[in-house]
Amino acid sequence: MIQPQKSPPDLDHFRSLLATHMARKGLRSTDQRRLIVETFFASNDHVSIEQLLASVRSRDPKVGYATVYRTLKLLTECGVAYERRFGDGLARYELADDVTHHDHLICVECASIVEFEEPRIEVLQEEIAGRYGFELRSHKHEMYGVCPACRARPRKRG
Amino acid sequence: MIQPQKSPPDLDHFRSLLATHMARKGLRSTDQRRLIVETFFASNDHVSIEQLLASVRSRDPKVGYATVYRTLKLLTECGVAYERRFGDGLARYELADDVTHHDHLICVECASIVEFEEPRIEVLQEEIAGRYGFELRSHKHEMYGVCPACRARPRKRG
DNA sequence: CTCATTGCAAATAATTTGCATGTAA
DNA sequence: TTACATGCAAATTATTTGCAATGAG
Repeated sequence: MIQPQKSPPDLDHFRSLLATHMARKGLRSTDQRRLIVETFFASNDHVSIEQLLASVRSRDPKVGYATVYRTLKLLTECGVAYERRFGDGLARYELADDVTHHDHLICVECASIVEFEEPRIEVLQEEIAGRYGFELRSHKHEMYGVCPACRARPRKRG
Repeated sequence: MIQPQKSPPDLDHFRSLLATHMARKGLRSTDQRRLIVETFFASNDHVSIEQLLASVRSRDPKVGYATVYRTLKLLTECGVAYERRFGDGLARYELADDVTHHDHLICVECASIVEFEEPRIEVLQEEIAGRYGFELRSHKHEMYGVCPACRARPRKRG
């Protein structure tokens, strides 16, 4: 399956967003924060706290859950990360990469996730927001269905 | 503000969906279930378990939390209700009214919710699903922004 | 009668918070 | 030095589950 070609995200842009936010709020740059942030940048989309903590601990085993939660909340507040919730009860995070914004197609059978981009939908979104007088900030667009692999498979054996 | 005119949902359709599902699974019709289901039908969109339980208890104070959870799960399984999660950490439910399907525009300042319908987006969704070989089942499309009222208001006093 | 359902309370699971200690600035 | 940050454990919140009692079919 062909994925839309994705240009690498401008991480320095996000680093500076974060730095500005931290400066404004008088927050400090610590080893743990830097490690968590860079690990997040190096992760694939849709990382959960648990996955991120595992990666982080492979470099520094002493980092605690709470610090990861607190750091991801920080990233979310300053617009570097988006928090997403698919059906499975836990938060997942991704880079708030508005430029190459994508949405998700999720298989209801095997939970696999495909990303897609559709500029024509983005245009309609702006139109709708305008219709209701909203100034659009972000969106989540998730489509649920059965992926090709699961459709090919005969049926859940029961 | 003008809302799109909405035709009343075909509740009997949903009642029969539920009845069929229950018959197939050998489930039983109890006072509590009937009360919860009808209360759900009479609720506005985006009811939380807590709101629903409050309404239910105004008619039968003995109904427990767990029963409402279990009944809403039942409604979700048989396609009568959709579970939705906005940013506030708790599940909300709405009628799975595919016919007049709508999506949501949510104010990031005051959390007010506007519903919208956009057939052109529905069409694009099918096109995208087809592109990736998915058989579409449902979708969630949420747009976040600042509503007219909050835009008009000068700014958060701080 | 039989087995699903209920209400309660206890169990989970994800996330948040209090606090003593550590540490950027 | 002075707060902010950390790690731990305890607290919170939403939801689920075990179980004895109840009730539908």
